[in-house]
Amino acid sequence: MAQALTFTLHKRCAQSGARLGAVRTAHGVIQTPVFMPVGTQATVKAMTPDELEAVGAQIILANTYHLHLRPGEDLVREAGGLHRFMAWPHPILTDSGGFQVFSLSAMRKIKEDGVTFQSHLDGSRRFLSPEIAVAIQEALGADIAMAFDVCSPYPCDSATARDAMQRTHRWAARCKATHTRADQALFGIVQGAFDGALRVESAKTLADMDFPGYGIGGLSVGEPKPQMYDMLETMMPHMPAQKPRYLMGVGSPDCLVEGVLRGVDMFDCVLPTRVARNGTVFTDAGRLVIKNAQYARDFTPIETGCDCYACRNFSRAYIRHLFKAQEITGARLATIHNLRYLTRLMARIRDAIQADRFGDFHRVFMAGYDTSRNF
RNA sequence: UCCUCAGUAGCUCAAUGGCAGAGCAUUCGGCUGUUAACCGAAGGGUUGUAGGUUCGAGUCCUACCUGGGGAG
Repeated sequence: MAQALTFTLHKRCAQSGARLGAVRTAHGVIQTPVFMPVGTQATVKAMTPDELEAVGAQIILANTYHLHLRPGEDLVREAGGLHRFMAWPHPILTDSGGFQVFSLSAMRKIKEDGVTFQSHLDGSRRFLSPEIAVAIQEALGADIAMAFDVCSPYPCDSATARDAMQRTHRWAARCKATHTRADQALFGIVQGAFDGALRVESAKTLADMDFPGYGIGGLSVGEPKPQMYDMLETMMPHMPAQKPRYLMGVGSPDCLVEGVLRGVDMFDCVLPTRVARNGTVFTDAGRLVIKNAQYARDFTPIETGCDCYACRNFSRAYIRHLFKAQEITGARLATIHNLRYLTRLMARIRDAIQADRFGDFHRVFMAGYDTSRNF
């Protein structure tokens, strides 16, 4: 049988060095750079699979920790696996639960063997280890599984950062040793907090372990953006060129453009769907808080020229009305727009790389995108 | 016409005679491997009107105004 995952690096942009490639998985090919919408609980909130296809999503995420607690991986396996259970026949990536160790830190205890959690649902004690996280992900059956890592906080002292990184490396080896599913790829995750030397060490260590792809973890955890970009620049030369690089948890338009410039191939983030449900939408000019009063009588679409279902049919005034009236369709239309905006942004990025003009694209986009405020 | 109950923020309502508040609504901000259709902040008052008692009145007294209910 062929490898679970192969990455083809089509080319690097002559102007910027940005990468254009393709990831082949058991459920289809993903054109990179790519943005992956997040569907933590086996659903991208407010979206049906046909709507995800319509916005151009190529691959979506689900979460090991959340699906383990509810409904449980045995049920998902009994349903025929995650793809069939959620009726998404395209590629899926499962996050390992490593980030939940970090984000649910108030109710966990980390030891070398694994992590004891208190379930956020019912308070019951749960244990996750590299072996268990891999077993759950094999039961779920996503195309790409992630190693169970230790995400360090920001800010973070050097001893804590080093401990988290080294434990992540040991756990990566355990994940790899226990992973058996032939139609599923297992990615390692680079850590090292905001210490360049640790980042380089982590990239090299994991490269030697020969994973089919690599997550870049521990970034976008509250640090200033320039610090994240600096870390990416520091570690990228030490990441294997022929493997996909996945910057975990990053999804604002400006960060995607900056990430691609620094050699990232894959991104995921809850941001577009979360802010959409809370009344904010993306445009090339920056973020727009659609629920604000200034759009009450604005009968133009969210973004003129956008081909999404929301922009083709509805006005800012109407969508604002839906938010004010707490109608669920408002959240749905905003989500459709934000996901379409990002998939289209990535398609524009791929076109620019193909044409060796991504440097120009980056410069023009960043000049037009207001990162300082909503408007 | 009489009896009775009630008038406090845009709305629904709190507040022993002692700093006039809450929820909702409004406005704004935040959200980055989802504990999130969430969280936070701000603006908003001649307490129906006019008098009186009191050191002090949303609160007690009098009259009037408005509304609900009842009697005739």
